[in-house]
Amino acid sequence: MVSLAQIRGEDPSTLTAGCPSRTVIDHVMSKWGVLVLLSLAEGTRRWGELRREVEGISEKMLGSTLRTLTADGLVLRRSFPEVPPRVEYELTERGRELMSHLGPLVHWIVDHAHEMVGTTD
Amino acid sequence: MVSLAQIRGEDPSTLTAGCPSRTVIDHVMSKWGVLVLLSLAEGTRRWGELRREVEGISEKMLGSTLRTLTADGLVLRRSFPEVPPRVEYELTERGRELMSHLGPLVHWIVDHAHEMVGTTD
DNA sequence: CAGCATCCGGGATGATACTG
DNA sequence: CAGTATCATCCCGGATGCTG
Repeated sequence: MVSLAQIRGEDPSTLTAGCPSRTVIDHVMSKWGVLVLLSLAEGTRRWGELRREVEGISEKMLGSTLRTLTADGLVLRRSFPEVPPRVEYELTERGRELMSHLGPLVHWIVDHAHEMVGTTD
Repeated sequence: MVSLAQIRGEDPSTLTAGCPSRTVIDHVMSKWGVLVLLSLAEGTRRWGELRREVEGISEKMLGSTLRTLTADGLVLRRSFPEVPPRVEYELTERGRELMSHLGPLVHWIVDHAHEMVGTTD
């Protein structure tokens, strides 16, 4: 079991207010971040594909999410000088490493979601 | 690598809009949910201890978060009929199972957060 | 096709005060 | 100590329209 104290280790300021890790956690575990990363874990995706696969996301949030994850070095954006324009997104090496942890977590949640009745609030 | 298609498996509606798993994901991976769960992974905690350990959380959000996680069956609330009142929170068996996945993820993020420059947005 | 700019409403969140 | 109630605020995120 990995606990807060273990994660903090020698640096007690880890995960306190203003700590950078909190920011990254917010990016990665955000409402749309998880789903976009999950979709990209499957392979390279174009803008339109993501838009369709991540059901319910708006263009604004897709753009915002992709920019954040790209800036974090988890996603690579590759644009081709063609007409019509084509842009592809894929996970970076670091992104794939992240997904090796995030994937199983989401998988577990999906498997057990139906037993969790607390959908209020 | 666990991808969206793999998670969806035989049920294509998994993780689409309105799917219960999205709700649970939002609870578990919420800004404060992660930190509260992480603190409880260390052991039983009282209200005041959580308030101090999860730095920056307001009483309102602590209460709301604990109620949600309790309703999801991840946290157990135990109150003692004493004066002054004492209430203890701890992970349920399901909660500990969840943390076996969530813990390593957060651990990895903390270890790599300093390399992720994109703190904008 | 791939995206950005702008507006704006509502739920999420914080601050404060109060109760058992 | 362990909360709840109320109010003010903020910013997330949806809708729309436009550009390269």
